[in-house]
Amino acid sequence: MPELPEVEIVRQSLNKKIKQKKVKKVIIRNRNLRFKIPKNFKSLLEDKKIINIKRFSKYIIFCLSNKSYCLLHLGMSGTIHLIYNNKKSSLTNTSFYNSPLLPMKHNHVEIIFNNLKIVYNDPRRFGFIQIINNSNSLKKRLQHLGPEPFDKKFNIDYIYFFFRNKKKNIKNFLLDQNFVSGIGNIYASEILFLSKINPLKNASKLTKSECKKIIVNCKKVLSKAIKKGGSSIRDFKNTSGIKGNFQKIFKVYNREGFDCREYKCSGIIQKKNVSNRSTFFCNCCQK
DNA sequence: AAGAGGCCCTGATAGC
DNA sequence: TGCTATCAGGGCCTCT
Repeated sequence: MPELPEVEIVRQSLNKKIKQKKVKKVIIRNRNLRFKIPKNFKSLLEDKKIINIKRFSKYIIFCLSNKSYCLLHLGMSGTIHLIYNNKKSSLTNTSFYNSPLLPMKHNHVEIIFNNLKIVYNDPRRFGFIQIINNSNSLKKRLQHLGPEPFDKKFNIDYIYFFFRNKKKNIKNFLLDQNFVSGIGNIYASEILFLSKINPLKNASKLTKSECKKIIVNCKKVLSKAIKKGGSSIRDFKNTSGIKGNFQKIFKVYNREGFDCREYKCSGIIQKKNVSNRSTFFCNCCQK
């Protein structure tokens, strides 16, 4: 599901709702996420205050009052649900399941505060949640990730150096989190469309002006997607259960067989498997 | 060392 | 209706 924009939407609403709140109780219904949730997870999180909620790439980072961190990744199908306690009953009993917005299945982890709780739901269980002891460990944990597209480190010199002597196509590079972090399969196609670059083009063969277009359009696509509340293809929703709107203005993703939306282009959007991920592009204006 | 491929898992959809 | 096959927005691991 979620790429950088979707994760950012989640972060923003969490920041509004649970910042400075103290974790009252943690309930784990299923430990078997991508990484098994350890036995001591509960005690490491309970009674800690959430000082801040940050994000790097597709990771949400809860900064805790004891200088530790709770790292959350939504994988392909993870969602966070904010559930308010309207009744006088405790949030820890089963009445909250009456909330029409909360799925019945796959609610693996609940983090409970005074008058609301967050529920982590993830059918495919590719996501994870883990406690990181200190800032050094957090740095290590995320050190394999390249700069975000918004980072000034993500510039023409960096790209040139990175592509030098490499054989991968540009689409694969945009998905390579070590090169640039936060872009996923949807936005990679959209970025290449705006840049008028064929996804299969060898990255080391890109011209300087093409590289510049990529830098500009990475920022453009991601920030526009954030403004639109993210993209909802199948199951992305924000913490209130509301869908995003960026999917309505996709230029290529999920548009196989449709006309190219570029002004005066007569091309048809193609779908092609590139490294086992579907890739969409215009056969006419993306050379 | 870089890059390709498999795998983790459930659910929606298409085709028979 | 009910089976099977295929495909999904991610990332880690292994093999060459």
